[in-house]
Amino acid sequence: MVAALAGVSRSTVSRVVNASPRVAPGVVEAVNAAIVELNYVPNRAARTLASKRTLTIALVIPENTARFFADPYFASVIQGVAMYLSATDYTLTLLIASETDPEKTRRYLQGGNVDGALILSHHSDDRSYVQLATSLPVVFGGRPAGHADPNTYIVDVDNVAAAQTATRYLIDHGRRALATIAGPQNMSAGIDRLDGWRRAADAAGLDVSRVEYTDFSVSGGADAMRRLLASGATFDGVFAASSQIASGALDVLRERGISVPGDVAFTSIDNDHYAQNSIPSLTTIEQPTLEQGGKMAETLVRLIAGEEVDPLTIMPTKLIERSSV
Amino acid sequence: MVAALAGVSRSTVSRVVNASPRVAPGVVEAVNAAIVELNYVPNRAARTLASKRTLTIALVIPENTARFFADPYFASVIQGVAMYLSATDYTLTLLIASETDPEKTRRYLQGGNVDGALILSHHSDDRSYVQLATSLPVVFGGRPAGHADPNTYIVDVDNVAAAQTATRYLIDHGRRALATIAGPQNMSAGIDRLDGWRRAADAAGLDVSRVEYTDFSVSGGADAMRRLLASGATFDGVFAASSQIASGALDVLRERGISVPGDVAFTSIDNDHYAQNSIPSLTTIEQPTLEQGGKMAETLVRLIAGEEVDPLTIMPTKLIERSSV
DNA sequence: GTGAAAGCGCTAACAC
DNA sequence: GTGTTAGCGCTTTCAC
Repeated sequence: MVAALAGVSRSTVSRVVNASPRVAPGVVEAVNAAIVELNYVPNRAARTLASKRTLTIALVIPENTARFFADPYFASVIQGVAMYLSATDYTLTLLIASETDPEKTRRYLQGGNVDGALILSHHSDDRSYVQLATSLPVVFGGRPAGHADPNTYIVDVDNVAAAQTATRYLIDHGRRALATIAGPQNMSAGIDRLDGWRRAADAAGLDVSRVEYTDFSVSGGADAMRRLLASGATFDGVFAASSQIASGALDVLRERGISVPGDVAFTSIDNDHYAQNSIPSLTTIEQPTLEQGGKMAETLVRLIAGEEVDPLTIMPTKLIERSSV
Repeated sequence: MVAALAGVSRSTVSRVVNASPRVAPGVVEAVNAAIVELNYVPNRAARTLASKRTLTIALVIPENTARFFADPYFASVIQGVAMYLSATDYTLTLLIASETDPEKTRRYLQGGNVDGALILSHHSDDRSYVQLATSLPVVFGGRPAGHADPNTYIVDVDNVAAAQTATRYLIDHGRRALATIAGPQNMSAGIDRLDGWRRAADAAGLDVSRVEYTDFSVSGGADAMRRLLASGATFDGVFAASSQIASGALDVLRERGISVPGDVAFTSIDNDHYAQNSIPSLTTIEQPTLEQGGKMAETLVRLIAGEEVDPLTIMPTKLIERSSV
């Protein structure tokens, strides 16, 4: 094998492969040359068996698979994860929680099959995964609702601030009768964005009573807008908790002949294709989704490596101005 | 360990775990009892090392990750795959081709890290993966464009027939001036659906010149419809190669005040949320996406097991009648 | 800094 | 049918 060609022992080859610091530079070179020459690829299973490291990271996908995949946010985050990991030895394993009974997922995760897990669900009832963090390195994308346990690592954006910015933008452009279509109140993103809207409106001395709730979907946004109109409320500015919601709401407004931004201005969160392609295109808050995924992966890898890592990483957001205000 | 508790040798335990047929029934029971009692979970890496089976299946995701995830079709197929595999010992590994250079993906697949691969890309230029099939069990979701090599296993629907059915539905409902918005002509789904439209129209003695091409996306469908209208063509029935395309096209028609199905009737393929939520809702062809995923996984697993498998599995489709005709 | 030797936990001939 | 005996290909003390 490689050892013979490089004229060293198997141990030394192993050390080189694992980037051990105490190998003579010349030897490192010789071994690497031999590796290239022989097109040597270390056997994963053998490494895992001997070292107890699986070099595998699980990506846990929540129960509602359909909606999960429908949301461009997740797609992008996953892509970011995959991009980061592709530069490492780690492999991504998909764990679809819904399909395999919860117990099986849990046992798989605890059974030494993975070195760590990435959790992309946001539901407050997912306390189970928070608990998982005590026995396995875990990083959450988005703060699990409830509150942050000490042991919990999170990569998120400041949803309160993002919502405030988006709302203030409406106010700064002369809108005074504000409404919001809020997301689910069992996810931190839903809660925080509503909170941000309230704070911004409150700070400007505006009425904060026009609130409709829905899930993060286009059809949900449409339904919520119908309810809002049916309620008899009048408003000239709407902050939607996501661009999917806004997109559905805009459809309804167009149907009713209400002009945007003429009669009603809109801002939202998420700079996805809904924001870009809705009519009119949306002024919105961009989250660095790819980078969030990358950061999640990086955090987990460093956690696994035993490094000290910040329990909370807040990614920056950015206002994107388009035609809806 | 388990062997001791059950009063047998490690080999016998192994045989039971691997469901060997020649173990005495009583012994099987005793061993299983011990397994439950001890909460024993076999070590994956050790099994892999000793048996050369990785118990891992790769899901290869094509270059265009963003669009891939945006398409509910894929999401559903993946879910089907995951559901089937959850009942087996196999694990799903996500391989995002775009992020890791192609060579790396290929080497990973050939490097003995997986027992087989599922390929969900449809591009004709993906011949690379067709070649992969010579060295690894591979199952394609959707026929790779070009033609079927002998060595190639495919799970697909009959896109030609589906398009014919959808087109005939328009004809049967009195539409005579037919147009189509076709998908990319470098994917079999795009090619076959256009072909089906042509055949159905031809068979009815209708004009087949009104064709616009686009990708399988909402915005693409909108653009194509704009071009179709700009071309001055008049038509009273449109077959769209996907519901996403139809959805975009409908947006444009609504904008222009053209009524559906009054002025123009629509049919499409894919019974996803676009078909359900577009205005009006779409008469469309349903593909059994979950089942396709399951069938792909099943085919691959049986292939790996060395069983004889049909190289081509055609899944049934179903017409769903809604309000667009 | 490097080599020798001892497993990691399982499967797979091979005997019995 | 079941136990015995070797490894699978690496990592990792432990000496040197």
